[in-house]
Amino acid sequence: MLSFSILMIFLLQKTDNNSNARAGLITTAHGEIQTPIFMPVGTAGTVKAVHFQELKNDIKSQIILSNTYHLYLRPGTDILESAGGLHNFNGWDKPILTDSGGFQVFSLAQNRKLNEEGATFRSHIDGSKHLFTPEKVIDIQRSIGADIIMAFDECPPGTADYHYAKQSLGLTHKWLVRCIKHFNNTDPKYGFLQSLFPIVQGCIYPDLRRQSAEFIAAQNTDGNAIGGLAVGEPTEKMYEMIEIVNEILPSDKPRYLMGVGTPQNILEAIERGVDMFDCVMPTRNGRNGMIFTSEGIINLRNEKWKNDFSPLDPNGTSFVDCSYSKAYIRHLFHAKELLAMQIASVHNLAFYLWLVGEARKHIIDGNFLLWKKNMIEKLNRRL
RNA sequence: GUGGGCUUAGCUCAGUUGGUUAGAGUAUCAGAUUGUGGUUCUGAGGGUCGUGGGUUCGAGCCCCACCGUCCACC
Repeated sequence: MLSFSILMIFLLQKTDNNSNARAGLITTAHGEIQTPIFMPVGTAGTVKAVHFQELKNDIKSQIILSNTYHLYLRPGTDILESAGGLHNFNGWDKPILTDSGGFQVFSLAQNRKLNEEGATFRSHIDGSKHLFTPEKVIDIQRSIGADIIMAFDECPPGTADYHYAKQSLGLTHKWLVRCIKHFNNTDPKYGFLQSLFPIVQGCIYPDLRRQSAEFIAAQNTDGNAIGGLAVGEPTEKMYEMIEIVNEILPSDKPRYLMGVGTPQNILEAIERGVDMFDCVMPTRNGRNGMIFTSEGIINLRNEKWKNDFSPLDPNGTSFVDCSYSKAYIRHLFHAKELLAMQIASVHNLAFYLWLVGEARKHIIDGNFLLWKKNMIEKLNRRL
């Protein structure tokens, strides 16, 4: 029998009196996470264009996300197991969360087919055929060895009609039962406990969301996730669904809103009681020249910065913010220099982590709403 | 010097037997991007078709001369 180090707990430190915002603490085998938190996306075991040293010391990332689908296809679970898990493989010694691949099967893979057993699909890399079942996805995530692993779900598009959404939700719930059973019947591979988060679905239909949240809450897992949002539905619908779901999900466990979002989305979701976030936006948009700042959005490719030698972001917390001028980084983007993507990614991630850190402070101080209102106004600006 | 080819958007090039307002890629200028293919998508601006003549109802296209350029030969 293996002995495990630390069981994950969620300690609620403070709730804002005027909203549902909370500040909490998640404990994992690889360290603590102060919430609300943003988790940089490191799909293939790396946060694109960013060194772990920058991620830790400058960005102050407390946890990163990685991906079952991508790591399974490449390098494969045999190599990850030989390495002793993803932490040993890539050298990141803080918490890791892996997404189950449910979303990627729908967003990336070709020729996907769903049935009750699971999802067959073709790799976007080499066209090879694969089958993901709930059991298989748990096995892969045991081999990867993330601290938090996700249930296998179907993520329907935001335009899905009620009939499809209902059927899909039934499948996701059946898959969840199998995920939990297999999770309970298997052991971690590297000597520390993993936690499994189930995922609420139900598209934009309140009764389906309620039904799903109740089903998920009853599983009594270490934490819970909200999926299937920011996939094409109106933003107001997303907020409405978050409110409905969070009334039902247990308040003493972390709530993770998957794949969201813009800085504004994150603040609105924090107000509604969400604790954890991940999104490709700071890194992907950064690689394309868009940076988020406390004064508004900047598109660094724009001609207006050609002769602007002021610092990237004088209010920014990252070392890149005062080390480089807008004009220089604009030049780097137009020259397609790799450093441009590195700088923009570091800046954006540092900004996102700063944002959730400030949110936490203001929740604890009891003035979150006032701060949020002020912040949103600035975030909506385009410089 | 002789012979031949080429000349169309900033760049690389399409352009049918001569027929509405000459296109593409790329670059430029903007916009999008929400559980990541460093991806992709959308829109905009940009051309006296080397110059000057000619033929024709009509020329980027046919004819002549010249400019520039490339190749071969002397």
